[in-house]
Order: sequence, then C-alpha cells, then structure tokens
Amino acid sequence: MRLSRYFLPVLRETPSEAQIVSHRLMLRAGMIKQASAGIYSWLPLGYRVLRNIERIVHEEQARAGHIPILMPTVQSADLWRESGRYDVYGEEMLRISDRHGHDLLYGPTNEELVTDIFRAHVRSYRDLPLSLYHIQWKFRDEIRPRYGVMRGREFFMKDGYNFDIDRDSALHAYNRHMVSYLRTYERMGLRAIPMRAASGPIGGDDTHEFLVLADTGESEVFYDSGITDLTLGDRAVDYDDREECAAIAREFTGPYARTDETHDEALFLKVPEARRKTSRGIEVGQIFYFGTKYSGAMGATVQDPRGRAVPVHMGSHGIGVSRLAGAIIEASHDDDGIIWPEEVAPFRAGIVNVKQGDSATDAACEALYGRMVSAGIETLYDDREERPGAKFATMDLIGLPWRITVGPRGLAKGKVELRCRRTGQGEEMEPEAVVGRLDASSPAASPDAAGTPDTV
RNA sequence: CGGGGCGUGGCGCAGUCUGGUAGCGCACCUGUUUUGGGUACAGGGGGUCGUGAGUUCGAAUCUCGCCGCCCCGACCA
Repeated sequence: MRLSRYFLPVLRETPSEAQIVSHRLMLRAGMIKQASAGIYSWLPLGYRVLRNIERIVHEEQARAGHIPILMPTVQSADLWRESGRYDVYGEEMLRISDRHGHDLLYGPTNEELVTDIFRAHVRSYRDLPLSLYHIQWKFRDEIRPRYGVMRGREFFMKDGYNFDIDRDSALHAYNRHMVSYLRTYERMGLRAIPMRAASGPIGGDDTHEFLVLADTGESEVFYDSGITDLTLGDRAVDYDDREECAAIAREFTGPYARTDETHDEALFLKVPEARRKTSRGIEVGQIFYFGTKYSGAMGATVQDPRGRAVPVHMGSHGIGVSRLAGAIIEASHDDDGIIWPEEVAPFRAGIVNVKQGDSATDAACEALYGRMVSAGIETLYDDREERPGAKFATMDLIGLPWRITVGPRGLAKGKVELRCRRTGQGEEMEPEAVVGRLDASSPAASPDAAGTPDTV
C-alpha cells in the first residue's frame, strides 16, 4: 500500500478524552474513531489489526475442531424469556422493539440462540460432541464505558458453545478450549494467564478467565511467578486426546493464579515468597462449564444409547476480539508508539523514502516495494512529500515490525537499512536481500503455525 | 445511578469571572526553501462558540432548560 493513496489519519496531538495508553495510541495512529460513548468506527489501520486478530482466533478454533457459524446481533426476547434471563439480565441489555411492538434485544451473548439451533437439529447422542462458535458484534449497555475499545458498549467477540453427552466429555471440551486459547494468545504475542474466576451472569460451576498482565488492567491479580515462564510454544497437541489436553490444563492452572474476586490469601501464602506476585490484569477471555443450565431450561436434549432423553452438558467460551486490539497495545508499546507483534501487525513492513522526489531514491523505493509485494509481504510504502523526521515518527507510532529506510546516503553504498521496531536494531543490506531476510524471520516459518483452515 | 469536570475550525487550547461582533499552536491549501528523527519563511482557506429559550442596544461570555462527552465509584469480554 502506498501511503499517499491510503487513509491513515494520524494525530500529532492526543485527543483529550483518551486516558490510557492504548486508547491514546489507537486514536493517534488513526486506528479508530469514536462514534458515541463506547462505540467506535474502525479506520483502515485498526480494521486490519482487528481482522488479523479475528483470523488467528478462527485458525486456532479450526485447529481444535470447533465449527464456525454466524448468529444475528438482534434477537427475540421470547427466547430469553424461555431461559429466564430476560428479566435477570438487567439494564445492561439493550432492549428494542420493532414496528409490531415485538420485544427484541441486541445480543449481549448467545447461549439462547445457539441452544435454539441445537435443539432444532440435534436429536441423538451420536451427533455429539458438537462445538459451535461465531465471531460477532455484541452490545452490553455498560453504565460507564471507558478505555477506548477495551471497554466499549459495542464490542467484537468470539463466543463458542460446546454440547456434550456427559460431564466428562464436557470437561474435555473445557480443557480443549483452554489449550486452544493459550495458543491463540501466544500467537498474538501475549502471555495470557488462566485464572480461576467467579462465574457472573453467564452462570457455571467451572470457569477460568485469561488475563494479560498490564499496569492498566482492571483486575487485581495474584499469582505464582512460575506461571509466567510456561509456554505452549509449537508443541503438537492432539485435541482429541483427553489426557493430553487435561495434562496441559493442569500444567497451566497448577501454579496459583487468581483475580481479586476469587483470591484466597491462605493458599497464596503457600507460594514461596520470592515467586509471590501481585499485579494488574486485563481480561481477554473466559471459559465456562455450566452443565445443563440452559439445556434443561430450554429443552435441549438428545436420546442416549438407551433411548432416554437427556439434557446435554454445555460450556461456553469467549475471547474479546476488539478488546484484544487494545490489550496488545497495553502490553506492547514504548514512548514512540505501538510495537505490533508480527502476526497482528497491520502491515509487516514499512518503507521510508527519505528523499521523496529524488529520482534515484524514488526508483530504489519503487523497485523494493515491487519485490515486497511480489513476495507477499504486506508493506506500507511512505511515499508522502514529508520530511524524514515526520516519516520516522509516523512509522514508530503505527508500530510496524520492520522499517526499511531508503535514502541517498545508503544508496551511495548500494545499501538500505532494515530496522526492527521492537529491538531498535538496524542492519544495512543490499535492497535485494531484504525480502529474504524477512522471510527468514517470519513467524509463519515456524512449524505449522499458520495453516489456513478451510472453514473460514 | 451518586460525585466531579468539559463542550470555541480536523486536533490541542486561550478568551467566559469583569457582555462590545472570535484568537493561538498544530494540521490543511499555494509559493519559495529544506531533506537520514516532526525544516524555515511568506501568503491563504476554514468556526451559526453543543443546543433551545430568556435578559440586554448588544451574548462565546449572564440566567434557565435540554443534549453530548470525559474522570472517580458500584458493575462488566
């Protein structure tokens, strides 16, 4: 993409309403524009990031065997009356009515809808297990939205629902989701820690939240520092292997890690003092097992092998996709701007033409840009008539992982500079070598990391 | 919803107390200049001062109502 033809409304000054760093940077980098309180438009750069996060979630869901669908944002109140939640949910639910006076609502979550789909089509235990999910906009009418997309009223969320014949199978689904979530966050460059959680209005007996450590987090968290050393890495996981998934779940939930809601001081004190940490965290996902709560209330049953109708065991799982855009920035930035992890970056690399209008420099940039595009490397070429300083500042602000600086000084030696945003390390090389160097450092080059699922 | 604050050009702000016909920086347009970390100079365009009513010869400024937004708290992916 040539920047001169793009739409990247960066701001030199921070709008006064933005208080936390991710909100400030998203506004300054031209990623979002507030439409009204807690509701945002996603501008081109932000939209690219949002789509990347969504893509990673889809890919990891597919890998774990979960099936994408798409349910509507507007739902009938009748379904919620059936589950008993229409009255329980409270003011947070946006209630609307159509021209016939029928009560509708803008979905804050989708247990009712997905259960309705399930009971319409699934009759036999032999159709289980089934795990459906979608990524769709939600609306929760927060009393006080804040922190930009981290706590909007409208937000983009992956929510999934599993249906199993019994508790053991449902707990396997729970563990499977935990593993797939761990991998999802790792691919986004995040260390998200599963913490035992309180259940809230969704209900459920077993539930873990995933929290990213950041000073601006809304929850106070207590944890054994041993847990931050754990990584899933690229180990091959068989998602159908109950014991393997359970073992990974045990590994990642073994060390003490809880939010203030479930914190147990006595247990915490058993952690060796040197490893006892207190911090703040941003919740970026949650998984639940809630048994037959909805299936019982809404008649979602299957026939078991002996022909008896039994309510299915369910769980649900959510990842805040739009919130993650903010959370990643909270976890990865410096004074100059955002530092995108490779897989979520809006572009992988940026080219800075230091002397726009100089025929030799322009030609070198064009040639390099052409090679990058041909190689499939998403590149933003800053071909504006701007001073070098302004271009560097823009690149730092929008945080692309790699910057290639092209100017007369380097070209005199036949070189350009490739610089890593995260480390600040620069490296001079011939323009022809850039593509090869970026290919070698690609996260997609690691084993089976980025298979594209055929389902999405 | 309780408490606090703010709405003046795209962004950041001054002007409001003490009414007199709107200003600064950045951004934008034109020209010259400059070109390896937000260049310099000159010229220029753009604002019914959130909104409605009232007071007044005269309202961004005073009074009342309404709307929007932000911050702290309880609540939430």
